[in-house]
Amino acid sequence: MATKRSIVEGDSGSQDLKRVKMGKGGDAKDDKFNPYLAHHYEDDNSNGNGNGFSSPLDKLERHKTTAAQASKCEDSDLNPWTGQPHSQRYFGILKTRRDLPVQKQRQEFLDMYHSTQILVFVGETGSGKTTQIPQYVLYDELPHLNGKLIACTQPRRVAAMSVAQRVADELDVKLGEEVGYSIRFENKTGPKTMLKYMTDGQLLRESMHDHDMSRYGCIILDEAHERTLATDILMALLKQIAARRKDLKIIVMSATLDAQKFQTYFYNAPLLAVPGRTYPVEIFYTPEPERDYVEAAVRTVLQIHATEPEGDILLFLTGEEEIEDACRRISLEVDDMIRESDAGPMKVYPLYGTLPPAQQQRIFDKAPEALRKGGRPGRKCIVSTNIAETSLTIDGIVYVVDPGFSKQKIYNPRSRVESLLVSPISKASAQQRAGRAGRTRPGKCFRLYTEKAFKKELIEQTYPEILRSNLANTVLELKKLGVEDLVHFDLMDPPAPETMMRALEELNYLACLDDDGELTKMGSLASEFPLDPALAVMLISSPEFYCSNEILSITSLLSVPQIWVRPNNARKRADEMKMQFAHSDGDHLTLLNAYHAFKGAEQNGQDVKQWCHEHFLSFRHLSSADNVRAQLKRIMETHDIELMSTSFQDKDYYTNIRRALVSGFFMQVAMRESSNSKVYKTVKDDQLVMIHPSTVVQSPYDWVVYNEFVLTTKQYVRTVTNIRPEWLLEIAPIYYDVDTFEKGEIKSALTRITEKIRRRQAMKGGR
DNA sequence: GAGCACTGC
Repeated sequence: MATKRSIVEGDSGSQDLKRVKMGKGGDAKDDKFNPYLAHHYEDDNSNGNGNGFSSPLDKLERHKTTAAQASKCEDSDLNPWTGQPHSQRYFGILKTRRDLPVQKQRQEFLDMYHSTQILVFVGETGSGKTTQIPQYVLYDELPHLNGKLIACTQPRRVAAMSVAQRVADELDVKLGEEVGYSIRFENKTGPKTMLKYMTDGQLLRESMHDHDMSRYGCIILDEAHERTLATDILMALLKQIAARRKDLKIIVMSATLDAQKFQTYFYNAPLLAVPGRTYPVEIFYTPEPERDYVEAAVRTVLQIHATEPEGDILLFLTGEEEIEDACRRISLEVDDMIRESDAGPMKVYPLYGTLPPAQQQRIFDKAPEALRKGGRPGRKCIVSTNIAETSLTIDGIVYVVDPGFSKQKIYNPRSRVESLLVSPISKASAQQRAGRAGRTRPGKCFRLYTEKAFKKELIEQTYPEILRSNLANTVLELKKLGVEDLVHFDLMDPPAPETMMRALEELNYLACLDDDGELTKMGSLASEFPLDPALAVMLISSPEFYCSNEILSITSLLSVPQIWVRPNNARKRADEMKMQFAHSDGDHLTLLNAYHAFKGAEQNGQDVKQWCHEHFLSFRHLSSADNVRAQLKRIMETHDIELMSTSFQDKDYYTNIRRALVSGFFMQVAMRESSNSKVYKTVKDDQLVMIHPSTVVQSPYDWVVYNEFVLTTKQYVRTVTNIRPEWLLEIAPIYYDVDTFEKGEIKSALTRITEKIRRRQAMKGGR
């Protein structure tokens, strides 16, 4: 009986059929073989297992499988999912899979999975959880029976892509068929896909149009301990959805540390822990606090090189400049050591996010050989930002040097400023860093702070992103996701009420939320764009200013890292090149000029890479702006937002663009304190700022709109464009209601302009 | 006259 039922159901997959089978509410438990529909089943071959072959899967019953049954399926000559013979390679991989720590607990996992809707799974690095758990689920969910996918989310794109490839290999299927991935700009899934790796942000986007996540039978949130904004929102959403959809299973996977917190949050969900596979790491602390951590770090690296046995070194610092400086100092000192005391050679590599990929790749080069036969062995030393803490794994690291700092995003809701600040890391980070020394053999970690500081001063966990961000975007997303009551939305760490209020206020000014906090048409449209609300509103409003094509380009350019390249040894030439694109009224217009030149070079059939190099522009970032532009353009077309330009000959070509900038960024405006002063004051927030020296604006007006606020040695506004204050009153009259301003220069200036406009209108009327 | 932690849609 079981066999017969499964074979036929295995042929399911057509939309028609699904509708009939699901019945009311789409509950999979209603799924029964219906003999009257048998003719449907036979014809349909679109689903993965619809090949009509006899598969060992046919003996399995959903949510009642055992580890032994699954193993038997995996051991069979034919691939149970495709009916094709297993490759030789498959059996090789299978053997290594069976050695993973998680394999021993497969039955325990299944027992727990069967007993609960939500499960917390704790697996340390090297446990195999990311690749194996989704496959265990696959053999129990049997997605070919109900047509529902298994999703596994990752915080990063590369992880989603590479793990999907690995699992496709493990299952002996082609990537994009039974196993696929979905990330921004790339959806590698197909009609046969049963297991889908994706970024957490991608699942969140999808759920905006499918509030019940009805395509999925099981959702696995991996790396939940990283607490990305998207993961935090997904967790809260899934808690709600779980109550509505009893057929949906949820697995939250995390590294050890915060497991209990997850368990409590999910109504004391059962917890399964699997040990990892790492080597012990010996921890050393400094006896006294270090005054200059860069200096101490360089010294420690050199000491390791002089006294410790073979093995590579990983040093954590906070940013590009610090890293490049440390690399230089270490290299110089090592040269001395080689000359003076016959030390081994050492290659020093910097590593940070904005480094071009080719240079990032160099960290995987082999350590240098000894200088002569029998000489002291060589090693490599990688000086990295936090990127090596989570995103990149380098094998062969035996020594970690951890000064205990990283740059972290901080948000101050009062001044509405997001900034980067060098701050002490958390205990969890320190542990993660130390762990990097024990991936291939026992290692050592040198912490450049005292043991007392570690125990008493470091916080347990880095604050989750949701507590460190401007939430305007998040609040808009939540509204779109159908979350009515934000105050009672059950987030694991609710943000400060003030941050929420600020976000609501900002969205209200942008006309995305009405005065009752309800999503407006503008808000609904804005949430369709993967952009910050101000950018989305600017883009949506741009047809009113007859320049949506140009604003689309500017928006894309503002959504990627800086396109200007400025190498240390060619700053002057780079600046001169930039001036070729300069538009005296603003950096936004300069960006546009550079982009147009880039597209022009492309159209002329020039070698664009070379062209970018000659013009000190980043080919990588311009290309990615192009990608973003294509995506945004598609969304605009879907929603009938007209694409148009003012004629370039028209004297208003640039004025229209500048006015359109105001439609989104009227809250990011600064007024010059007094004529000829270099100091500006931001509107309503009253922050004193200077225009960032990278600007091309030569004769700044009294009023500028700015793209970002940067806090370094001074407070700067970066990427600025000259505007006329009359535009503010005209385009954003509610925000620029003079009565709402505190007494001061800005209020007086706005009052004068209001009166001027009134007089002018009166004269017109009087004529 | 300065700098860019890292992700993600």
